[in-house]
Amino acid sequence: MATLSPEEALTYLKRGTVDIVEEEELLAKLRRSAETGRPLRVKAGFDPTAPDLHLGHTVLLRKMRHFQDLGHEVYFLIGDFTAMIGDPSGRSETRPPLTREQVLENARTYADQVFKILDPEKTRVVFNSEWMSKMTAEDFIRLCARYTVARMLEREDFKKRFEAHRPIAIHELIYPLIQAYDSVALRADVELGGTDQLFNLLVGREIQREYGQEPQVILTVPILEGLDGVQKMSKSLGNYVGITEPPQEMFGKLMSISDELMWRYYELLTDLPLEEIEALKVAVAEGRKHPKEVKKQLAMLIVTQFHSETAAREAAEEFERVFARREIPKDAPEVRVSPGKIWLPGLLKEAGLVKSTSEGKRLVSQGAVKFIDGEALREENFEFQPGEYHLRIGKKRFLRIVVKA
RNA sequence: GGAGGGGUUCCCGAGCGGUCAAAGGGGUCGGGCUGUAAACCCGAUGGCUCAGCCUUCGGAGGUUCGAAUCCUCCCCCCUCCA
Repeated sequence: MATLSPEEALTYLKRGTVDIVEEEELLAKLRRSAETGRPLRVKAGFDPTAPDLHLGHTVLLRKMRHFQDLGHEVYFLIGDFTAMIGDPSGRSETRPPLTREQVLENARTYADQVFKILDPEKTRVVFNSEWMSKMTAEDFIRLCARYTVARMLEREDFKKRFEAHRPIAIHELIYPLIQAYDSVALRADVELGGTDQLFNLLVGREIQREYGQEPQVILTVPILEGLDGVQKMSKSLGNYVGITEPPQEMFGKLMSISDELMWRYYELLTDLPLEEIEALKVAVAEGRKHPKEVKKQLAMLIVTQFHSETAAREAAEEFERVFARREIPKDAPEVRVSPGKIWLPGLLKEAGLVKSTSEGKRLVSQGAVKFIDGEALREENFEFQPGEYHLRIGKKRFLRIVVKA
């Protein structure tokens, strides 16, 4: 990336962020870095338990990448020590403690995925147990002495729980302090996080000050909505696109989002300049561009990031072939049968297209099982002549039936 | 330590001893409309060659012709008081 002036860099980094505390401080840090040639130390923390990343995580990762593109250094912090506590902001559920091996295993899985976005050259993976487990009880009490209960109770969820007389365990209360201390240990210039992290990140600033360091600048990024456009993207809700998914899957899922949501994805998941996104928006509003085409472009941009341009193009072509021209997908499952009368529910189950023959029966009766040209098979039994048949169930399930004489 | 409330199908949640494979909602799937959009409308949603049969209501027993519903013991969650 061509070298930007500190002002330009600031604009570049601001895209897609929600809070910046404080913007002037960030500008000052950028200026100083430009003058001294010393990269900024950018920190972001990750939980060691959930190494299955999806596009929601990439909003933050992409922001980290932006810093790297500007020549700065990213500290990818794995909170193996804090995992003992479990971040209380995510509804305090006691977690089973992870073994050393599990943590390392998860870290490896992270690395496999994370470097699809981050530049490995400019990324340092660190574990906070490195310094936390070396801390003495005395050090720890000194740390605790720097903050007050009242300040801690300002955090929204603590406050609510306290007022509702619901329990807050002491160790939960301490969580933000440890996260804050991580910033001290790393001498972080910048810390990134989701908007739900704002409080914890702010504590970092104060604790750094207490330890005689210049406070870190905070950037928060939004929590990405899932494919449904309403709830946050998460694996458990099933409204996600995993970053290791095959191109075809990614493409299909992205094409199913609403037009509304597409703009948000454009902004947060691609590097297409904001002016160009705006231009697209206008073009769609004026009817000069079809929203489907614009969405296709979005899907391709995203698939390219995780696979390749070629893979993206192929995914788009296959999508067009299967859904617009109604042809059978190249990788459709295939079964071979002998000619004669065949009971469809059984066949569908054997082919793995339905979970049970009951489901198969249901689908047949609902007219969901049809030939690729659209003609429905409403009878459970069908007389197959030698040849090849292409079946479709609903929109996404396909079957190639080869009848040999 | 004391008092009380609850565990039901993917999720939430209703459920008089029979008419309960179990209301309703959500989700999901299918059909319609489309751009495989979204929204909306309609339908389906335990399994089994299926007008029938089999397995489900925290677990194990029991009462009964018959239990998700009643009894006993056990396991797990939650609330209040101390």
